[in-house]
Amino acid sequence: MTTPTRERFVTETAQLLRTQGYAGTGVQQIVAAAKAPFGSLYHHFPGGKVDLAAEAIRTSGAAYVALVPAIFDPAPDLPTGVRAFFTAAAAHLVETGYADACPIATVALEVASTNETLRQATADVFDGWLDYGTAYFSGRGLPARLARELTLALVTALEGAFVLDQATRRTDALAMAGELVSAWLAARSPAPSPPEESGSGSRASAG
Amino acid sequence: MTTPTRERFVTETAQLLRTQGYAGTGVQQIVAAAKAPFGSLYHHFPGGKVDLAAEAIRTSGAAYVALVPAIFDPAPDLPTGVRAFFTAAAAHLVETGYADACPIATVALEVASTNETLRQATADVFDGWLDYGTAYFSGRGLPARLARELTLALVTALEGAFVLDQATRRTDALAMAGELVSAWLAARSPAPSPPEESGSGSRASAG
DNA sequence: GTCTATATCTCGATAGAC
DNA sequence: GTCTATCGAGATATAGAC
Repeated sequence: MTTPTRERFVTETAQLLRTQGYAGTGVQQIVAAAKAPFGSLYHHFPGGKVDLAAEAIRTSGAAYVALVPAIFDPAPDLPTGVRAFFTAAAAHLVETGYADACPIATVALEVASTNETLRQATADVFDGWLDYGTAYFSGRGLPARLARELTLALVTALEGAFVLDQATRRTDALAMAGELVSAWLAARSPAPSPPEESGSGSRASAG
Repeated sequence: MTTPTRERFVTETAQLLRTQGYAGTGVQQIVAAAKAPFGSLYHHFPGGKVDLAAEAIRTSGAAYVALVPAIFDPAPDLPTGVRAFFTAAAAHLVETGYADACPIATVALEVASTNETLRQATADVFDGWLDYGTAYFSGRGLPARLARELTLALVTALEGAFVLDQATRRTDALAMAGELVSAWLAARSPAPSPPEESGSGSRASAG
């Protein structure tokens, strides 16, 4: 089953933007990576590079939220999930040679003051993450406001740690990020006292 | 008193890199901003764009640490300083139309996997910040290890918040960053109990 | 050291045959 | 819809007069 040309454009562009940024990625490089003829790009994306990049940003950003249930579903409680979140991020970063971090952060900083169309695309992705996380943690029993704040805390700490750890090629900042969110969460929702009744532990509960 | 040509190159390049990134900044644009003749760039920087960018990164990065004493010196205690740190960052971000955030983060993400020379320059800057902060907070009475961790916490939270807030053009993430570091600090060094003796409050002390 | 002119290459985008 | 050839503009870098 061959992947449609248009879809290959989006996927390959997302991958290139992640590590090279927008200005650093050429359309010829995109065409080569997608194994498509040059003119085909402008057939599928009449707006050219900007249109393609905007769709790549939204697509890869939307896919990234799958990490949240992948990490938090199996966690026995929320604090454990938070720890696992940053531990998994660190492991993935090391495994990929510090290349595969946030799919849109590089472009987000680059276009924030230079391209309003793409800036809006990255803002939409971040807002989508906040909405998703709010719904997800609400479904796990957190009050909506706390659910949203927790999501913001996770993303803020993760993005900051990625900046430092990608530059220094260590994982110190991701470890610190875990500490930060854990401490904040503990302050917001007191640590679970040893269960005095109701034996069945709630899975990834409010902690 | 006219600024030397070489110095203008570095300053103007730093400013352009901050918002446009490395690939997005052209040497012709640099030359125009520095009001210098084109060939002059290659006289002062035989290595061309990369050499100039590396020096701009190190210079602007080194200057940025001045913010730490500017914020923490006047603060009556450490938790207040932490709050002021992120409040000031938010105010500055809004004042500059969300353009003037971290001087090197945009380039750092962009070059992390694409240019080893510049990646090293950004890593050196971040490590310089950690060293400076460690010395500064140690001088304020914190144990060296805690001083270094606090600096890492500040930088991690700040960088992450910048990514989100520059994209969304809000200041939610910087507010959350303040919460994160404050909660972490409170957990590490217990909140100061009301002074029972020794009336003179210690300035930006560990408490 | 300063400055101009230019070489060489790659960029994003388009035209138009098939 | 697919694919090739090419456009004009801009990129980085260099040569060499002054």
